[in-house]
Amino acid sequence: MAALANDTKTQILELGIQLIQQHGYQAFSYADIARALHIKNAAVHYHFPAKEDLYLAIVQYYIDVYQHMARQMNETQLSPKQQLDRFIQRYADLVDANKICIIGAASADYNNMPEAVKKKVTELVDYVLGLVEKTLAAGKRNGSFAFTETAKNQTMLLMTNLAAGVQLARITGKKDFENIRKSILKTIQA
Amino acid sequence: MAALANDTKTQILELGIQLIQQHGYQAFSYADIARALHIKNAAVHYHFPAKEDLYLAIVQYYIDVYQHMARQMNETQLSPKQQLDRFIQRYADLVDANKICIIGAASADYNNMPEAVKKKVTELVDYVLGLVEKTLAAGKRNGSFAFTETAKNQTMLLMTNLAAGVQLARITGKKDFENIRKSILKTIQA
DNA sequence: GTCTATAGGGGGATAGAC
DNA sequence: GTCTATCCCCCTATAGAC
Repeated sequence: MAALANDTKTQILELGIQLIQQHGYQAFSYADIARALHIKNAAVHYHFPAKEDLYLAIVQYYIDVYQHMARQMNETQLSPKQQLDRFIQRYADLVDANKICIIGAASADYNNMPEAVKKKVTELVDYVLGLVEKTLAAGKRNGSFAFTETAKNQTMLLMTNLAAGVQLARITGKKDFENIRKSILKTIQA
Repeated sequence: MAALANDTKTQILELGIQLIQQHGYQAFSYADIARALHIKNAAVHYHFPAKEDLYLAIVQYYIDVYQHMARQMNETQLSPKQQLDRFIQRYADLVDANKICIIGAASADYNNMPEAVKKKVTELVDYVLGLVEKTLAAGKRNGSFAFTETAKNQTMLLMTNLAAGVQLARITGKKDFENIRKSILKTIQA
């Protein structure tokens, strides 16, 4: 799980995530990873024999991250509003790091993926959408959110605002993401 | 402009667009284009010496397309509602063709672009956002649209719904885009 | 688990004939 | 404007020593 171990395998994984979100899967090579970690090409292949193995591990890593987040949110008894704020903050952080979200990056590359990775990506997307949907539904029940769409549709509206908002901000500037962020909150404000 | 000439250069351009939207800029090669058009690698380089020249031409092509569309909409006196419907239909067509929009594709690859292409992409985005903003503002004035955000913010909400909606649909299926489409229309319905 | 070394392929790009 | 031929580089991936 997220940044617990400091072994080479984990470092490769986390660097791979970063490179995918900043440059895309096709645009980075094992040599880039080797250089950054001061190891050799062959060492990277030892941990992830093929690049697809790395991609698969990255998507799985994200599923783990979100499962961990879901557990943590339950344990700490965050309100739906707090949960959503925390979720949205993750996207603001992407903008600051000049990254796009993993789902957007995966979508751009989706047609080049082997079936196993496609399947794992779908698993990730379903999981994340499910999480947000539950949060929105809970917020509507307790009166902190208001919307007329189904929770599922409202989730897709919100998620697409966030995902493409991050992409837009990369081109037109951070300010646009902040405006989108504020507008999103208004669309579900009770 | 769009699909008027049938010369090789135009064919390369249009095939390049298709490949970028389906597979991404990094994932296709001049060999792919040469094979499809039954010409040789070198002939592609004759028309577009470097791959960046092709990318630049593709983004310019899209600017031309939207300028042409804007002119046509003015001449044919389409209502704001009709203009928006036509615009949204373009995104539905992308989903059917298993493509993502050029802006989303460009964003994913943005950090790998030379400055000249980045600048041209920004030009495209500004132009398209401006177009939609005018349409939304006109629709609000004539009472066919209703929204409380500024026209610019509402434009960003709508555009991000469309752009990431297309990306999401690639992963989770066409039905999700159709649901997003319906929900979008409700958000601006007068 | 990491190294050196290298195989094998594909990519972008150019020279020069036609 | 298209061709053949080719260069050079970088990529993914593997074999085998340490």
